[in-house]
Amino acid sequence: MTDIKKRSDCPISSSLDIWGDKWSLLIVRDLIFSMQCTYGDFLKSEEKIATNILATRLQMLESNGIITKLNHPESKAKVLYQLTQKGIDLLPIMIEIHLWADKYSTIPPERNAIIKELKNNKEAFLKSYTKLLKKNQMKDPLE
Amino acid sequence: MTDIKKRSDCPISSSLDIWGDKWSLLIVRDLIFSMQCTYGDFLKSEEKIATNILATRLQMLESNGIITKLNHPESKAKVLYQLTQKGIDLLPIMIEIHLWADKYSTIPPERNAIIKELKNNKEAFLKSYTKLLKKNQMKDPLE
DNA sequence: TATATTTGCTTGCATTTTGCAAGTGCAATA
DNA sequence: TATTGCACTTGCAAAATGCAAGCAAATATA
Repeated sequence: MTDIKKRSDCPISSSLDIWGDKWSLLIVRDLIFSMQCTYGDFLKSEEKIATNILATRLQMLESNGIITKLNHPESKAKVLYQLTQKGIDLLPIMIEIHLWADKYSTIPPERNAIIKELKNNKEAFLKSYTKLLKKNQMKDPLE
Repeated sequence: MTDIKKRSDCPISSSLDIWGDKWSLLIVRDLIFSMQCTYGDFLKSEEKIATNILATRLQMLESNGIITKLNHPESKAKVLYQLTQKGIDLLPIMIEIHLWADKYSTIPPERNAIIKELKNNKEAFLKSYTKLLKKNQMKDPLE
């Protein structure tokens, strides 16, 4: 269903085949910032992803082991999405994109704090934030 | 012509609006590996980009200051493409993608050397390779 | 208990992007 | 002068994206 057609064995190419579309990394971004998101949370993001695209991207990311679904602790009607280890490991890429964007475009002021921290000690930030993400992973996967 | 519609002010989103399509980073990859490429060189890459897509992507990357065109020293019929500083600064992102891919998929053996070097001392590699890329930049931009 | 609302999707269709094949014009070579 | 090489462009089919509406299960409300 959500199978990938690999264009080549190049690691860059293979990676892009999984998450190199217009939307996947924005979903990952939301999960990195919020740790856990419901379907509705993703729809609320300012880029306004279409609901059908969101559904297919979530499937793709799940079938490629980047995110998992969890039962929402408060309601059976809700679903929680969160990053797997494989998804958490996209953080270094996200950080570098952030730094590149900081160098070449204007960053919204609410990101200044994180950018400053990143520039000061990237490795420390990476380590502590990775730890935080792992800590927030729940054990309760939806079967 | 090749203008970008920004989906939001988020730095991740803005960056993806420029090079977050299926092909742009593969063009950048070719330039990082080969320093300089002709139009035909890009077409020869194993992923087999369509010629019209290549043309529009090259325009997009050029109008966003990531690549420049140069006169080919040997022939007026040929055009050389190379990375600008802004393009060279995508190297850290490329490196992280490489490392992610190494962790989660099988890498072709001809990339083993570079991966090993990367894992040993990422910062050193980044520094020396950036230097190499800058050294290879030619001064002769096509007007 | 009946009804309305929320939530996570799916479906249908228009628009945009991508993919493929062929063609064009200038430069270099024979 | 004719032929080939190179950097594209053009036309059309296929796929991905975008938009609006719909739908079933779960929850909240009357």
